[in-house]
Amino acid sequence: MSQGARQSGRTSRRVTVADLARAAGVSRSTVSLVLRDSPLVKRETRQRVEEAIERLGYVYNRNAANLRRQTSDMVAMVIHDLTNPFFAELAVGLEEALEAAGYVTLMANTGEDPERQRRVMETMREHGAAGFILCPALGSETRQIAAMTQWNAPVIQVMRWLPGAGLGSVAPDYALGARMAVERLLTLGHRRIAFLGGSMETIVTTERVRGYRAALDAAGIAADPALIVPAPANRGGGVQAVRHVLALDRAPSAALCFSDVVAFGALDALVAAGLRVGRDFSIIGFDDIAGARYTLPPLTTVAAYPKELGRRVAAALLRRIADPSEAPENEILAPSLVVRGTCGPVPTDVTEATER
Amino acid sequence: MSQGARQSGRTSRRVTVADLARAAGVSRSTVSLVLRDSPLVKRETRQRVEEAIERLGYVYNRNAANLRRQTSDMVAMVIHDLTNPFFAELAVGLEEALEAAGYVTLMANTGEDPERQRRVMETMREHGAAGFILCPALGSETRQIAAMTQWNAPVIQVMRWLPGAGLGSVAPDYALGARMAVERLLTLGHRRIAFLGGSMETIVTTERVRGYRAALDAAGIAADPALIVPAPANRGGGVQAVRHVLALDRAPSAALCFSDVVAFGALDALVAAGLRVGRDFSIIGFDDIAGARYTLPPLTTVAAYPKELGRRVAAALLRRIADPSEAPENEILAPSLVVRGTCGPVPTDVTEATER
DNA sequence: CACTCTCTTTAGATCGATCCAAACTCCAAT
DNA sequence: ATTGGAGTTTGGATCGATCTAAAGAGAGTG
Repeated sequence: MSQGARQSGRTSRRVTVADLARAAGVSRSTVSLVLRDSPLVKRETRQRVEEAIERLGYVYNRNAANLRRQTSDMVAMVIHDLTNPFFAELAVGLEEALEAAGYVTLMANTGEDPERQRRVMETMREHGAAGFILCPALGSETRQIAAMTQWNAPVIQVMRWLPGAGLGSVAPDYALGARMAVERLLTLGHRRIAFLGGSMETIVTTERVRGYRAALDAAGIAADPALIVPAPANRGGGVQAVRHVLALDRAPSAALCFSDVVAFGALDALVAAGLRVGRDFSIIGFDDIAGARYTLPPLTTVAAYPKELGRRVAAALLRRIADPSEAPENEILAPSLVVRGTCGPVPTDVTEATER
Repeated sequence: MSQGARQSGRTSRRVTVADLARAAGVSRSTVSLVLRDSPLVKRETRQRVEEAIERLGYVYNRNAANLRRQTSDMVAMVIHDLTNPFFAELAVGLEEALEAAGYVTLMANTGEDPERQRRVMETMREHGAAGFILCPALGSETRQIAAMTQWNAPVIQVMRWLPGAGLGSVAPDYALGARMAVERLLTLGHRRIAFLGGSMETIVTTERVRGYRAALDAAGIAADPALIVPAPANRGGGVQAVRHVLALDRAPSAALCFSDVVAFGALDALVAAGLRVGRDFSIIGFDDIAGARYTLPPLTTVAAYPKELGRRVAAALLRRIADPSEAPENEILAPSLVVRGTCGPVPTDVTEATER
């Protein structure tokens, strides 16, 4: 019966609804109604409570509220590389939209490590995330990702997706973008067009190559496998890929690069080889990141609008959270070609014999 | 038509410790002990419980646990611009270190909006964040930020800080970095050296200018106010600032730029003006972001090691969380000068009359 | 046999909010 | 005086875990 050492008040115990109730001379229920802006409470009662909130320095406890209400206002965002400027912009658009909708974002960068990805997603699940946005790490196992359909929260993949995981996704139309780019080069008279960079292991690359092939097919040109040059998706990869194709017997006169960053490297290598970009050799990038307009000459590229993409994923996820019965969708965004200065007509002295 | 996300099982009520207890034939307390790996439980009891966890597909509820234990395993990270590659790397280092320590990261991008910053920090506080890492938006009010010392969670500022907020901070030694850069230029014989870009409203700029001045002072050179040229901290700002100084009566022969991004713009403008960077004009950047090694010529710059910085902030915050009585510290990291190709000796035809 | 001691398990209160059903206060209508 | 109803307020149970103090089970001891 005799209580032990009772914490004497100095230890700054948290102020709770009970304290507010006492201070305002009402019940805990009434305080709770005030906190949630219920129209039920009389104006003067509300004022008394609000005055108490102010005076005692009350801080609302969202976790306690979420526990009781069986809801959650947290969304998980798991991305494989935030230092990639494209994903950084995507993340910003995403977070902005989520914040506007009243959600707070749990963030993790996996650095392409599937094990770390598994671990952080599990943790976020234990935190009760209402939904997940995932840009899967390379090497993610479909089986393990597909298991997430059994989680009681929606998961949407962005940019990359695992075919057959049944999770839903939002991504730019990579194939269309690549096709538009190649068609542009064809219009300028190019016939030997390379595809530089990326890894055939990722869906992003295979889709872009698919569009590249489709454009050539439509023009009645047989794609030359020697002109499809996988390379790391970074600046060094671009350098490497350009050196490779310039050394070929029948070098191309133009190239679509896997990404803007690869294109940057490609420009470096072309300049180093003494070629004038846009005259001797044409280049198109992919993404339209912020730096693309500053190259010399400014980079022609396929814009994928990362920020808008982020907003779209957020919207799609919020829809699924609001109505869990809604089936997962694969949303595809139309890209557009941004023409700047890295493309020009085929140089006459390098013109290839065309097919007809 | 799609059969929709069929609720796995029936009304899929959450599986709780009570369910596990029932299934394993033990009490809730015992289950709880198992969940926390207590050495008190007998091996076979633990196995029965673990089997039940597996069988029922139990998911631990961290919020409920944190509520009862009066603890938190979430850390808030509030950054003004994640699309800045420097901050993206910082964020990645930060999140990595926090994850390794068992924390999950709440992330928000404020886009330099103090009101949004106030709002998200308040929300994260309501979520019970154990600590805050803040890179304050321009225009943050010192009074409002200083109020956070009263929050019961530590707040550490990173990169930028509000003097007098009493919160503690981690940042590179901007003044030292600037001083090292200017000393390098002095060694090469430059006497008229400009400082390009940045805003005098931010501590980051004023600190860098302070270092710039200190180096000139030490060399017995009076800083010429006309050579300190504030400009937006982006590529356009660099272009603008270079145009400005080239038009001066007595143009400088070298410049320290506020950041690498500003330096990129400066290079653009110098090339456009027909000057050979590293011969006719020397440039030093600040940050050493990934793109710095790829300019033509590669950019000499002051490295600030964002990822390491992120790890340091995380460590400092974790210390303060572990021991809240520890006083806020201002941690300063030594930068280093990365010499690449944008600096050379003063061109003889532009040499200024020196002071003695 | 009563006891102590270690090992293991447990009932019930608790964290901070919300939900529910019931109750209270006025005042107008019967 | 009674009833009805709108407008307000409230006590107690509840969300899912953990903590506390205490109890049960065995083994060993004098």
